Amino acid sequence: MKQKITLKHIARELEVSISTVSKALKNSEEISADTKEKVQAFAKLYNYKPNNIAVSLKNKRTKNIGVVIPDIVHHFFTTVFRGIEKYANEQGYNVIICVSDESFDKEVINMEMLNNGSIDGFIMSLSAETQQKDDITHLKQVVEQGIPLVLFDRVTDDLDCDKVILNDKEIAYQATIKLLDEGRKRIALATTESYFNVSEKRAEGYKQALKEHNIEVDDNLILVLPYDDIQEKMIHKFFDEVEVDAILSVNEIFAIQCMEVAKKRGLKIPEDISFIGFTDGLLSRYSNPTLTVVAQHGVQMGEIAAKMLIDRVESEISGDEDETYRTETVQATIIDRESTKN
Amino acid sequence: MKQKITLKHIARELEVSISTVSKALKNSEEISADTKEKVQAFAKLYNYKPNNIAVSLKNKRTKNIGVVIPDIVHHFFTTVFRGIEKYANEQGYNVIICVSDESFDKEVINMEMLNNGSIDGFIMSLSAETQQKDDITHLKQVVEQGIPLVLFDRVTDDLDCDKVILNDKEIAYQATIKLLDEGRKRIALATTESYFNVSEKRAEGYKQALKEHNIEVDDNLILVLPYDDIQEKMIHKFFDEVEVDAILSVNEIFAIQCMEVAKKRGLKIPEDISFIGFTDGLLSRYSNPTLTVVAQHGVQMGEIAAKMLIDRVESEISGDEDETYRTETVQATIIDRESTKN
DNA sequence: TATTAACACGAAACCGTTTTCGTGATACGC
DNA sequence: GCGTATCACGAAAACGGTTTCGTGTTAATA
Repeated sequence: MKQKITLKHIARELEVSISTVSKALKNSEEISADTKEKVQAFAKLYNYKPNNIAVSLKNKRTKNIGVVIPDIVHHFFTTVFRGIEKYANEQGYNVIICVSDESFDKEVINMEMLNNGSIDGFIMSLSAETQQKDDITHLKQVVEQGIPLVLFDRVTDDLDCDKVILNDKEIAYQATIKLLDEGRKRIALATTESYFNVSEKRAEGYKQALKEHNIEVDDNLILVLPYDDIQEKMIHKFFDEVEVDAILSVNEIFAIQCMEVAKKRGLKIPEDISFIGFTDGLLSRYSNPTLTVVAQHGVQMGEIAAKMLIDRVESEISGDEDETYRTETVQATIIDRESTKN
Repeated sequence: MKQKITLKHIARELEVSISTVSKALKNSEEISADTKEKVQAFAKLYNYKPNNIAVSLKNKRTKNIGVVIPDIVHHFFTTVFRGIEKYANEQGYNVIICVSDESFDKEVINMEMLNNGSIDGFIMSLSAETQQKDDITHLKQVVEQGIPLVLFDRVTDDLDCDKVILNDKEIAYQATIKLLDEGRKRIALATTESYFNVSEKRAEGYKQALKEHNIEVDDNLILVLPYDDIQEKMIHKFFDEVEVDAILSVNEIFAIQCMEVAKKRGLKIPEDISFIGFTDGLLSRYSNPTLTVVAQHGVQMGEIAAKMLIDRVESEISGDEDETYRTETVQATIIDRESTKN
């Protein structure tokens, strides 16, 4: 078992001081070419790598960023994470990840766990429970301590910090317009139970589009579904009760479920009824018919979030801090597939 | 901006030494009840939390575990990761994750990045390229340094370390038997291009089942698909060339794709043809018909891997090291859905 | 030849903990 | 009243680096 080699070892072996070794490895001007060469050769030979922990302690920065997300087995978060990880790694940062599981308590615990020197900053998306309780003291605390924080997707207006969001309202508006342009008159909205701010914004866009086309918003056309297995029954009931010729869904699963029920009821897609869902995941690509979706560009979102965070971290170090927080908006796009006309 | 408080601050404020504060907070017997109370009260008031980095440096353990996986936007890895994260967090460990993107170089770089004191051990699944090149010097190096390492799913026989695998061969055998029991005679295998060891084992189980039923293995019935978009054409060609009444697929996507092509060709599922896929992801649950699958129990796999690793890490500390490495096998199960009879 | 600047390096402080060991004060036994 | 055990605490080293500042040696300058 080969032990990791330290500066001290090199110093002893080469009969110089630790400082000399340190400087030599950094190619400092202070050290003569001779010794530099000797030290560097020796270091390479024994594969010396500085101990990250020691460097972190000294420099007061870890080159780790903490990511706290509600769920990892979810396509959207997964892609965002991918973007974060990609950019962070390029910049020499590691990503420590914690999953809040949509729970407020876990979110708090995870943040405390990370916020004891382990990380230089946070990227997070609020858990469902946090949004419901509307309690963000743990976030405020972090910001107050001067720890950079970037919120994405599930953000809150009550906190001043950097944010990355999707143009939810506009893209929902556009999606609805697209359905209207197809000639649809009875457009339903399939959405989630507890109103997330994103769902709400999507609903706003949907309603605005209808209003601009002088169509009254019919609450009976808004289908609120739980995350259970009773969805199919509820959807059947929905189809029983109202007449529908298009459905805009705030996620992929609801759209797929609705399509299946529609097919079972003998409706032709997209002749009789059109579907658009949010999230460009596997389901929409492999469903039959394939589903037209709003692509949220998670990777891009993650990259932007990571860039914002790292910029903030590094500017704190260099001292040229910019006190104004920014909110960047990722432009979603609609991917046309078989579940809509044209 | 409130700065984080340290032992030194408390010591100065209370006019005692740093050692006293440290001991008092640890409820040491050495310290009088009086001072302990004072120190603890002060610490609580100012919300003192020890600096993880300093503790790590001193204790030579970080309570971080490094996870290197080929892909995060993949259901199976995602669930395994979930299991790792769950168990690790329960034990007070953080998870640092790096994605190798199926690339050998990235795998090596990521491991080097983490292996400079940042973590107490590794959990990983080999990248495709690493398996092809069959170069595992970076792993050997880690093991040699005494860093605990647990491999899962995509493992190698060339390395002595803890491992968690699936009973790939047996479950593929059972799945094939299941198809045979349905009366299927021409069972195809849909598999990946570059032979992973898992794909290979699944193929073995498939072949063994056929042989035991005195059915000759027909190489024309083995459909090797790329990860591109030309799959559909290839599958059509496959159906053109050979007669098939069942398909066992090493993943979910291939199975779904084959089902779609079969449907387009007017085949009834499961009357005319049956399907079984590996991976119990979203696709199989929401496809039409729903897909019978081999559930790999990723979460369980992750939990086991995390437990093995943490046990190893902690035993290294306590000194009662167990030099024999173990390989644990997770028992996959078949989930019956609509794509098979009965 | 004396002064000084440049050079090459080392000593030591520091980051925030943990932990060993030493020590002054008190209390106890004889 | 003296020796000793106990108590309660502090000094200091250690973890593995970075960085400031000081210093001895040599070479250049007047």
